[in-house]
Amino acid sequence: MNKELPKIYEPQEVEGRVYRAWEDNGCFRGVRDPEKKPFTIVMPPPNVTGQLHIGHAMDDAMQDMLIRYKRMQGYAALYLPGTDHAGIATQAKVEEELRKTEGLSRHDLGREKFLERVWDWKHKYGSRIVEQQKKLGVSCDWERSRFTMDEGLSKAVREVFVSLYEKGLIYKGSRIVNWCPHCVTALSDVEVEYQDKPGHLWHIKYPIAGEPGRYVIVATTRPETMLGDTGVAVNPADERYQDIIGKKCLLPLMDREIPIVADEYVDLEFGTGCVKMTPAHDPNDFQVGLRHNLDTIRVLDDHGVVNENGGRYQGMDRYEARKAVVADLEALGLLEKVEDHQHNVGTCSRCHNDVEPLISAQWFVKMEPLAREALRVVNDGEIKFVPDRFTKTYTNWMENVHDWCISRQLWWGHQIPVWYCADCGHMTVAREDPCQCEKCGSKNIQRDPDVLDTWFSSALWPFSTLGWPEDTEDLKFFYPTDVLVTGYDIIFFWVARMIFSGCEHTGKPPFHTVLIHGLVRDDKGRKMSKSLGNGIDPLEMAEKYGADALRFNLITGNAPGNDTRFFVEKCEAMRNFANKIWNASRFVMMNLTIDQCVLPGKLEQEDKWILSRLNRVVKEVTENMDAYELGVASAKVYDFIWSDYCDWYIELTKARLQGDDEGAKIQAQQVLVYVLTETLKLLHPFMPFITEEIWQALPHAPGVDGGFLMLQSWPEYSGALNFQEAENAMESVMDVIRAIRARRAEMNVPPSKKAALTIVTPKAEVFTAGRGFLTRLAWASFIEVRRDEPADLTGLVADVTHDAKVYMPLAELVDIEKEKARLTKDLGKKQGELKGLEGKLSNPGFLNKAPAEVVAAEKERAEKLKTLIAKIEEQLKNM
RNA sequence: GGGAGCAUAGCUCAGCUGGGAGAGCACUUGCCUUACAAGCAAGGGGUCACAGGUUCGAGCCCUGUUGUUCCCACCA
Repeated sequence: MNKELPKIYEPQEVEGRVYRAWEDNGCFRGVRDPEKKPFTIVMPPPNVTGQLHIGHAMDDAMQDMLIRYKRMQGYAALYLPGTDHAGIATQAKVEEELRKTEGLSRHDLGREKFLERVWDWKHKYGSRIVEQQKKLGVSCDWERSRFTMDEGLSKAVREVFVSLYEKGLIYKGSRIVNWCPHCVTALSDVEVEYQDKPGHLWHIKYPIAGEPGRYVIVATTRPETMLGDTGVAVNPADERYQDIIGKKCLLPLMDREIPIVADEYVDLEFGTGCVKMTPAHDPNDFQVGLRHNLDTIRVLDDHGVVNENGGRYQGMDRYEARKAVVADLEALGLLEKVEDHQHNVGTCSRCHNDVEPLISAQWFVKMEPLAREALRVVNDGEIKFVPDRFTKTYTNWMENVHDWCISRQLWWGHQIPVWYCADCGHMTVAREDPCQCEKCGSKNIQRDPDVLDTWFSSALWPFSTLGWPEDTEDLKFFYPTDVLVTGYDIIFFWVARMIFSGCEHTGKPPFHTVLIHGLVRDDKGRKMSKSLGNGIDPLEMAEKYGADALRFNLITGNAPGNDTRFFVEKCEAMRNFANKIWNASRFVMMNLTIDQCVLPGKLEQEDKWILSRLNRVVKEVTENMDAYELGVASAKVYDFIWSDYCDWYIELTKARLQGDDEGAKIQAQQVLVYVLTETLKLLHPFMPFITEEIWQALPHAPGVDGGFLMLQSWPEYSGALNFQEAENAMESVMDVIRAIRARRAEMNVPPSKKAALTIVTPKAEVFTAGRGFLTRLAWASFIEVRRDEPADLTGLVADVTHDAKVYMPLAELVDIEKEKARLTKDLGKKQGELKGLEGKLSNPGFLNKAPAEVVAAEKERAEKLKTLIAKIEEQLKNM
């Protein structure tokens, strides 16, 4: 063996090579193996033209950890990747480039030519993000990679649209929608972000018709919309306005008579109690308008500019018009007053311009029937959210969901499969492109120019990617999928819609668990954003510290669903951890003469100790993984490797490895390799590259030749490897070692100065067996183990542990006063502890009600403390 | 207006079903002890926001308070 490895781990040298080997050997392939249970994760598809950011990195890392864990557990694991066409985002990007490079708009090119450009863009950049994901080590089945606009998925989209239409769950209607004048398209409710902004409340006098000098005063935050007012409303119970209900008032600036109606909607307390009604530009006014038959007059066009209905304001944009309207009202003396007013303004989640509610003909999904089942599967526990608190987020939303506006006035996306007949006006909604009107046969038909909301196709992702609507083998085997991993910020956009879509179209919830994570923020807790320039490039981090370190950093030390801050220092710490494993492995390999990984028939105390600890870690890590506690699981592996294996076990084996007994040498090697191998398996989901690289260089178990660590079996807890007694014995020795080290450190004794030890203990055999460890780890020159106190204590300094009293001939170095102070302080602490314990143990309530094993453990602790205190007291007396 | 989260060491955070307060970083001291100075050993540092309650026992459960963050909601 004796494979010489570099002293410092170089991830750059290893990662690409290891990934290629996995890929070339088909390790990522999801195989339909009837002997195995399937485990499926579909990756949330990133924007096809996007770049991998740190949020993706965390999301992908978590999924990869789960899929690698399950794959090792023997599941037929499928991690299915893909990309999303991301309608608005991608179109905007291509439009921007077109404008920059050629000075053209999409309209200059025309729809067909423009779409060619977008496809070019997609082909050019679509693989970029995939290459970036590979750098993270994700074990996706790239051969199954899908795109939301590829043929199969387009077919699924078409099928869903038509079948929902046939069921009456998709309809077209003229309703108030959220409109972005900048993106020039309708938006769904979830694409609107509300922001508290300072604004004004303008109080405007509307003269009452036929009663000169009498006014109603209305208050508004958007005075320009008055151009489209078709009424004024008051509350029917409002005593102030009883006599004007049914009368008309004169709309200033437009010189139009509009009715005064009574409607419950109006709040008596707010403003003047009179509300102007603009049914074409306000959802509430629209509802009131329906009840009172008010006209709807749209005064803003699709770009937010006043249209032909706006009189002399035509051509002004909405903010210009606002100023002009206010100025004119003031000039006419109709502006009663202006107040500062904070209000919630809807903004476009993409471009952050103010959304303009306006009436428009759009397509909608009727949500109420779909929401019912989507709520049931969550309420019945068929789908669980982790952490559980997000269940409420989901159900609250689903219970109050409005119909989903799915049409977008864009070109990039799935075009709506509806054709309008120019002759009879009939809508043909079809799975295959029709060549004539299905009603009158006219060939004079025109396709709806709009496309579907991007999320309409994403909603089908868990089953469309597996071949639905065909009843494919993949679909039969891998669907429903298992875990969906995503951030809390897209529960409404995506998770909710996948759930009702899966239920409706496949009859099954699309997954059983939704694992929610938080946002990755910068080191000051701010959201990462382009404008702040505080984004962390995951690839830069992976390049510098290794993908393993990055992955470990992203999931360790934070709880599911919580936001986490990114510290480069932590990346460094995780890089150091990788290096630690590397060097531990280097040490093992340097000492290796065996060529198989088997446990020896005979085990020493320290072997049993490490095996027993490992066994426990296996159990705990498995439990944590099953509970999706990735951060806790990874921390336990970290602690085991660093503290137990490196700091103690490797040191404990050195006596044998560097001794003369060949049998003992081999025995130590066998346990070292075995524990390292098992540990690498535990670590593999978190740090796939370095673990694979090391495993490849280690001797394997009989029957395991070649192959890959990523395809090995996950370790299992074994009752046979539980050695409690050996653990206790080793802890006794380790306690003494720690005590000696501490005393020596306080006295600044360098390791080069060895000292003879006398250990007084009832557990003589334990310490006799542990002599070698004391020599090496506590710098002893000679060790005497005895059951009784030595006769002559001159020149000796003593310390006590639970199981032993240890003497060192270093008295001349001891600062007696300091030592006294230390012991006194320690004694006080221990006495306080004992006092608390004794109180507990004399409490009948505790003795009667606490579980027996807790009482027994506390009693034992008290006993131990008592003997320790006695020893310390004696110690102090002798000083 | 409704809902949720958070408050634990100087900093950033873990702490799973209530049973001896933890990690990383930072800090102090001493070590190049042939796996690792990206390291080793030792050490300092916490009324677990506050006030009540439940319990034999509370960082953890309940109630309230304060501070803070986020989500949802059509009050002009």
